[in-house]
Amino acid sequence: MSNQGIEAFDSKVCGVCGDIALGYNFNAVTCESCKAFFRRNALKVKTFHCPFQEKCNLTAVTRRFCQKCRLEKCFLIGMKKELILSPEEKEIKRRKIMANKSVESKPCCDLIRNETKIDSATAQTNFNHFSFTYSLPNTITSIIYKAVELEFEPCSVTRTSVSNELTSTELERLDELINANEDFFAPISIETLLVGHIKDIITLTAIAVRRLIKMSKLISAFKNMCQDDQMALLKGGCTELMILRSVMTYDPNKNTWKIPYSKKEIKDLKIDVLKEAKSNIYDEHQQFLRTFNEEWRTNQNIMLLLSAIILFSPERPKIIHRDVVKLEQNSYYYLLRRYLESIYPGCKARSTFLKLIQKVSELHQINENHIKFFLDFNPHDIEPLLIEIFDLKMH
Amino acid sequence: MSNQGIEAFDSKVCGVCGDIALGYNFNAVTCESCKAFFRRNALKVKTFHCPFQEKCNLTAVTRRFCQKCRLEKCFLIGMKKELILSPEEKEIKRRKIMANKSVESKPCCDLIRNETKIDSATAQTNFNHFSFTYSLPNTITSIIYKAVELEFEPCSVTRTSVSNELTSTELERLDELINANEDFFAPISIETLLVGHIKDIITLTAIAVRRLIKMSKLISAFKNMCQDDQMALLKGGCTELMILRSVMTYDPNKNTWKIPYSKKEIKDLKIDVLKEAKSNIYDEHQQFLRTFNEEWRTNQNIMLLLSAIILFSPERPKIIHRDVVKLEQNSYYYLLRRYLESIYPGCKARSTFLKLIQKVSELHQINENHIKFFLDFNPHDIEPLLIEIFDLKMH
DNA sequence: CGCTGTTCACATAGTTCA
DNA sequence: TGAACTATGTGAACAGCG
Ligand SMILES: [Zn+2]
Ligand SMILES: [Zn+2]
Ligand SMILES: [Zn+2]
Ligand SMILES: [Zn+2]
Repeated sequence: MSNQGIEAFDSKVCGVCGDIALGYNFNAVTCESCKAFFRRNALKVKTFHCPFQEKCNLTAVTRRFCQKCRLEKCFLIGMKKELILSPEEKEIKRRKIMANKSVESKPCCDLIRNETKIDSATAQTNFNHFSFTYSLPNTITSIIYKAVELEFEPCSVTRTSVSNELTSTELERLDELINANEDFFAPISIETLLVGHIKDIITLTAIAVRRLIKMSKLISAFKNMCQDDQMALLKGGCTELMILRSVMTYDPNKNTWKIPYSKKEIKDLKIDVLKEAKSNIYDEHQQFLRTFNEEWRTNQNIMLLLSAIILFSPERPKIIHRDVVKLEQNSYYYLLRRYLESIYPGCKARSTFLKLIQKVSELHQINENHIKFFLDFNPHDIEPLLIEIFDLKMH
Repeated sequence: MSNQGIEAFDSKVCGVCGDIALGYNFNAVTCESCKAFFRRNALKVKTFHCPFQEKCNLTAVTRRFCQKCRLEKCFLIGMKKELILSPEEKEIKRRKIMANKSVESKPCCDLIRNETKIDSATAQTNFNHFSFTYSLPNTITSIIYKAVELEFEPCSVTRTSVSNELTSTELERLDELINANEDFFAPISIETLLVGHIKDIITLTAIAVRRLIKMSKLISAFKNMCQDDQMALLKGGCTELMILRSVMTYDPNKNTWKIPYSKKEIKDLKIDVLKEAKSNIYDEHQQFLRTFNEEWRTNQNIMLLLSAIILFSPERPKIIHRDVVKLEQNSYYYLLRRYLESIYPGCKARSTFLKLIQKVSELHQINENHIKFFLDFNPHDIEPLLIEIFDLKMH
């Protein structure tokens, strides 16, 4: 690809695949190939299938391997198929061009040109009388234009005050998350004792999972789902949600997690405990933590929206109403985008949104390995709840 | 052919002053100067006065003598001030350009580029497992994005969804539709005679269109729109509305439409008559009919709400107050969602909502790609009817 | 032969300056 | 005011790949 331009342009990167972008295409910054791809496929009725798990990471190299995920990402970053010209519009455009062409080929007839000269001559006669008629709106057209203007005025006034503030509907939705989250970070001391060992992870996970379920049930979109789907979402999303949570309490200086041990005391849990695991999850996890921008980590709203996005992942196994889950997830993606626009200037909002999407994608990747983490333990050491959630009963 | 040449030449002449034109500007073929003139003056509130009799002959020479007549003519030949970028839009555009400029000068931060490189490496590992997960249909995916927008876009009614029961205001709105619809399915025998031929479609369409217009005028939201928009909505929507209507009377067993011929007698019209049409409109239409779930087809409330949604389509050509139309449409979308929630459990309501939106979209596609093209059903055909109903005097 | 990605043509916005 | 200009974002078309 034309990737050699190492002097990467922050705002000139394709939102889909990361290749070099020239500008906006169908309402999002994309490379030329993704533009063509979108034009060719966005309107197709045929459904693509992902050869993997519907979470392909898209790059200039990998983009062509999975049409499903590519198209999905196109929509996710805001490409709009309405901006693709319909056959009808194309036809109109084609005719216009043809008309132009045929004109240029014929250096012909100044018939009309002559006419205009005549017009200008007759017009001169108009100048003979110089009366000042008051311009009453007597033609139908002027009545219409006036009516239009009158009706448009108040409309456009309210329109111009388009700020990026969240609307009440949007705020409501965000507040719901904040409320649901309220006692997620309550002290845990009563419930348990940490020993600075990898088993702490299991202990903490158990607590967190319990709180997570409680929290989910406070989200109306979740509560309205059928029982089967609720269970499937929790099972499928648990690990990822835990990892995301761990980002929130991560202390990059000490390389520890801050655990609210009691009301006063905050205890540090070294993330080194992950090294004890047999599978190699330490590096991956730490990489994820370290690359998680401080600015995002510490913004509760962002983290909550990400949590919701991850909770409502339609690609989890055994989901029945995938369309509904995806709808909810997209609502939260939309909210995230809107929230970012409300706190950052347009340009930064957009790039942050793209980076956060990227983070969600990375999280999906990590999940694969982490899920095996618990398999290394003796089932007797693990609470029944975790066994149920993580489907560990196979041993 | 030579005719075209002249027409083509015509198209290179400014519609306002007859000067040489380069192409379309603000929706009409004009010269550069009229383009600039329009941009500068079309949005001004101040009214110009004609120094003559408001019938100035505009030429390349005289055009600058009378702003009043020049602007008038601009509108007359179809120039649209909506196409002038608002200050806000200009600002956005300016920013985009600035961003581009600054990017080219600064060979900065290859942060994202680096990340994507890592990604492409990890993505490779994905190829190890090759499972085939179930994918959502392509069509639904893009519908979901639309649904999200619908959820957060403003609408003309207040959204207070405490319970799933419809509020009294919502019920009122629905009742209005039911009342307006009342005599849509009245017998038609007095008016005409069916011959079992494709001409029947045309006959029936004429009757239906007339009723449709009557019905529309009973909807207060419609009545309150300006007359231009009323006409534009009907012109643009009647085909789709007719097709939707045909769904209501479709009999899937006999593959016929039930036509209320007289009070007692219901006559079947085989939909095979469509085969006589030029193109694959038969297949398209039948496909649409067959995939229209029985449960929705037979629910009058759903069908009426869909009708309203289709009627208030802001993307019709020549709409002036698109915002207003959109607002009304959103309200009906919202009402549909609320209605579904009142009759179905959460998951099913949401899912049905999506599928209905999809139907609306399909209908639009059928109209765009097939009817307009192949059947040559020119919306102008209903012009006489519209004029009759609106009692417009055209001169 | 269908999908991909590059390169090009074109229409039509705004901008600038005499 | 208007001629000359730039910028943006559409589609078309072609060449290469599998
Ligand atoms: Zn791309
Ligand atoms: Zn994929
Ligand atoms: Zn002109
Ligand atoms: Zn005049």
